[in-house]
Amino acid sequence: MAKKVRVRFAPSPTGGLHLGGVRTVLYNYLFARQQGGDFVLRIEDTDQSRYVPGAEEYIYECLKWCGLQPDESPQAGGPYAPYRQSERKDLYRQYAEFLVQEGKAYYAFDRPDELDSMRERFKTAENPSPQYDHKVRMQMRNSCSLTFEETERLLADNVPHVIRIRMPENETVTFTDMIRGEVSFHTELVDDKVLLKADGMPTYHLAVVVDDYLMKITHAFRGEEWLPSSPVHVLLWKYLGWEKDMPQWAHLPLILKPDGNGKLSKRDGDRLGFPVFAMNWTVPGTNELTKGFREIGFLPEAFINMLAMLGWNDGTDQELFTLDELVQKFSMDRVHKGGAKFDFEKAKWFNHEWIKKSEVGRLKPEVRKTLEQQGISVNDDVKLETVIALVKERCTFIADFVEQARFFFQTPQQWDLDAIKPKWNEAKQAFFGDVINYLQQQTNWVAADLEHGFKELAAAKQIKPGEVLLPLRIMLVGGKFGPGVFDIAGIIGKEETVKRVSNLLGQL
RNA sequence: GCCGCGUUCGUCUAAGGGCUAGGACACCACCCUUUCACGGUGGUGAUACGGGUUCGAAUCCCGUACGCGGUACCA
Repeated sequence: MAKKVRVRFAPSPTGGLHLGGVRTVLYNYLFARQQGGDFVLRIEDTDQSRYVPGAEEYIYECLKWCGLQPDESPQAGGPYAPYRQSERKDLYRQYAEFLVQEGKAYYAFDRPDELDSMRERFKTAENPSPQYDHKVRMQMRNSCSLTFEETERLLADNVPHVIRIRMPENETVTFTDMIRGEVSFHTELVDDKVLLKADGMPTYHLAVVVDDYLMKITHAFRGEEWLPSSPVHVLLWKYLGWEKDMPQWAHLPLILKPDGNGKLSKRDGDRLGFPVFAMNWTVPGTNELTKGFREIGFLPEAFINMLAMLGWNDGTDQELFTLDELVQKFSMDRVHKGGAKFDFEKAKWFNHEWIKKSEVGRLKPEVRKTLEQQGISVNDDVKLETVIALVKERCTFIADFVEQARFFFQTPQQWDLDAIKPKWNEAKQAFFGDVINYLQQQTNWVAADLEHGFKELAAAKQIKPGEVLLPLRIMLVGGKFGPGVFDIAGIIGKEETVKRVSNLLGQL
């Protein structure tokens, strides 16, 4: 029987959740759901100096908003708890010690300043960043260069030390990446990575292997930036004796900045005027706020859809997918190898499409909330629904409903008079006087009838409808936008329509 | 520097030996609309370069260039 699929998203809680992070979550989630597997959230907080309060809660909130909730997590618990690496601290040391006994790792007592001076000493034009590897190993203070007795004494004296992997000098590590196929590395070019830090915490390298093993992870997806350290991980799986349980790796392509090249960063978003984080993120302490997709009015459906298409497609021309469709159709072998530049214009298009295709009921709570935040009170539920249905196709963001729907609920306070004043005359003034009379006589307030009557009246006065339609719009709406004027009149009602017309007529 | 990974319209991408290299975003034009959108039609626009293999190459192989990633007691 095949092993049950288990995947994990393993962020370190140091700040806002980046687009690329959400995409990694998404691919994990899609794969797990499709395979009937489990999706685990594991918090990789092994660097205590980078602890940021609130960052972990923020991640849960993001996943919740996106609808990508984990089956197991620090919050939800699960059979492999705890899911926070800081709470698993005591677990890791034994594995590192085991590797030392096996001769696959060693103690290193070098102080930070000694490491610096080593790097300084070996630095040349051809080798600008010397590594701690087999070439310098014997010149450093570690259990390879020191005698057994010396090492024992240092350990007994509690001299701060780390445990480093001892990279072999002449091997080739090869594995099959689900996206890239076979990749290989020469071990003599990889450094002796620290496995266990002086504070007793594991580094990512040790923790990811131990926890993936203990948590029975079958497929490990992560960003491409991890590819260069993958030989360390593969070797660790082997040295720990777990080779047959090693997950299948998939290194996802990066999301790049729209201009120039390089990984998309928060800075690029600030610079170019779009969000990079899923939700608003406030840096504790400085209170510096970074805008999120949620807050600028993205629908999670659109956000997810857009992210899914950044590096994957189903081979057809289809671009709009629901989460369920993605679960069905997603496949790792259709994931791109190359990085994708993020295009905010295209992201906006996805959101616009989703607003258009969403049911009124889906939009209603969010639209109501946004309108009310702007001081527009919405008491008539049916009217709100009618309005949403009428204007949603002209909204790219939820916030656009403010402009597009405001005049249905509030009398305009400002009018684009420049649009009508230059061509205004006595005849039009008189005509609108007649319009008011006409409107007041109506007992059956229906848009189509109003339009018909209005045009007949204009014809009777020898006025072309085009001459007076725009003025009417300005009177009702305030500006040159919105749905058909008579639809608007139909919705706001007789009293309000008459009021708006006569109100502005007095100002012309 | 070294190692690894990449490279099709400006952007996201399709086409995994046979095509006038397809779609979408953006842009432009026209139509619809006597507003703004939506919608419709059309247009500009790409296989990084050089060698092979082949009857035939965007597709396979080898170089070159360029880009990115990594080279931390960060993840």
